[in-house]
Amino acid sequence: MKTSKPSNQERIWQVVQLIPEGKVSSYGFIADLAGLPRRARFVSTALRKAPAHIELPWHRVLNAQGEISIPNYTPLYERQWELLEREGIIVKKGKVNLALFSWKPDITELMFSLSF
DNA sequence: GTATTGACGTGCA
DNA sequence: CTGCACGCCAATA
Repeated sequence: MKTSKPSNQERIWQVVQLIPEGKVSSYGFIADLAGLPRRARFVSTALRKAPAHIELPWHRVLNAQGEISIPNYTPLYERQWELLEREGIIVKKGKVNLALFSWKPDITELMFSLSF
């Protein structure tokens, strides 16, 4: 089994991988779950730096207002929009209704899924 | 070594 | 609603 302790960004990747299809979360919430309170910015950095070979539903991470946080009029912005709608998440003006689509994980189940 | 950047969040005017 | 300041801090210049 894996013994080395995950780096901060590896923990972030782990948490993001738990967001189910059709649901979204926020940078700040992911930071909290990864044990990095008040470090929402680091979550965005970690997602940008994520290696292409790991499977990572980065598009399910939005800002606290439910908006796509990537600068508008960029290809990546359009891509995130498309990936969200492809799995049934409704995006209006770059924004998602969090009341409908936000991921509310069971904390106890998370303990079994995370290696830290 | 210092300075700036950034896919953020919160509070406040 | 829109800005703006500040906290945050690894990565980058």
